[in-house]
Amino acid sequence: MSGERTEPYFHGHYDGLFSIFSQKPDGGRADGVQGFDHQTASHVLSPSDRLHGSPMDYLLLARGFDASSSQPDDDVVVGSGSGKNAPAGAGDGKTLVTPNFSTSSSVTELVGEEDSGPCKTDQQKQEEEEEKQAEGGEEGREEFKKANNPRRKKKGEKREREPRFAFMTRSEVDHLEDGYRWRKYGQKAVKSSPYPRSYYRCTAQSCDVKKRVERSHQDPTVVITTYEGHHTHHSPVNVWGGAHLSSPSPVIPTNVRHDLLLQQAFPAGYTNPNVHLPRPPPPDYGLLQDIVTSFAHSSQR
DNA sequence: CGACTTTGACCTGCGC
DNA sequence: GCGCAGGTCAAAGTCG
Repeated sequence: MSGERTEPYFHGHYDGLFSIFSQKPDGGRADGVQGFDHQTASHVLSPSDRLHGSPMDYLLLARGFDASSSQPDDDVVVGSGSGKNAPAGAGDGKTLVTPNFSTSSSVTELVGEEDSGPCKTDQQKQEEEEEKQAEGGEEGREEFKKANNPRRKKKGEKREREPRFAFMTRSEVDHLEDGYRWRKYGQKAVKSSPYPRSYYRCTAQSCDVKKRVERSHQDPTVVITTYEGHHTHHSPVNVWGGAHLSSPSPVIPTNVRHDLLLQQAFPAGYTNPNVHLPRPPPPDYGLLQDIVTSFAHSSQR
């Protein structure tokens, strides 16, 4: 990306994700999120970030990209200026403020740019391994297992990275209800953070979406959620009760009233040709709050 | 009994 | 090469 843009923008369909998070007690240094994806993530937290009145200061999201989109991995940078190269901690006016919400759209797409699927040579290698395995015994099977494990690449191969979205929520619960069912498959202590990081996978068959959940150790009320991959199915649970289920979902639940949240994420009068909002509804904080609370409610099982 | 969580071990990538 | 940290596996445990 050109990297020069300093205002929030979208590229393509608004295949981004918004995070709306509130003030950090210490005044909000963006680099306070330890353990968050150091490789690529960036956050913007403004000292003025503040959210009042809501039981759970949620930030959320938006529509991701259509799973069938021909350009699923368009660069998306929201709010944090120059994306993964943006200096963390830049409370430099990119923060978006609304009357009721202070939103800092630090949604970050964390993309391994060069990964776009296995190359043919890899496939050939895999086939070879398969043949080997067919001939070999137990050992061969073990080898085969390793070689074919999509999560464990052979040496020298770059690990493939799905597009990733990270966002922060202010929540008491770690695992936010987002309409999908997740199975926890791991938990790790994070260096420099007293809070562990949890790893979840979508339980749907043939859906390999993962998410990581961790708390900011600087502000324990902030939960950092990182999604990786695209859902290949509809959300089994309609958290928001809306009629928004449409296409196979991106990472972010499609049933979220992203349009409203999007609205929240931009200051009044903000326009950007790259942003395609369905139809800008008038700010309706009451409605938003309804959404937020219902979301919060459903998160606390 | 199936679905899910917990947790120690293992693997991989990366910096020194 | 080594050590560290992140990420994943898989067996065992828990729960409804």
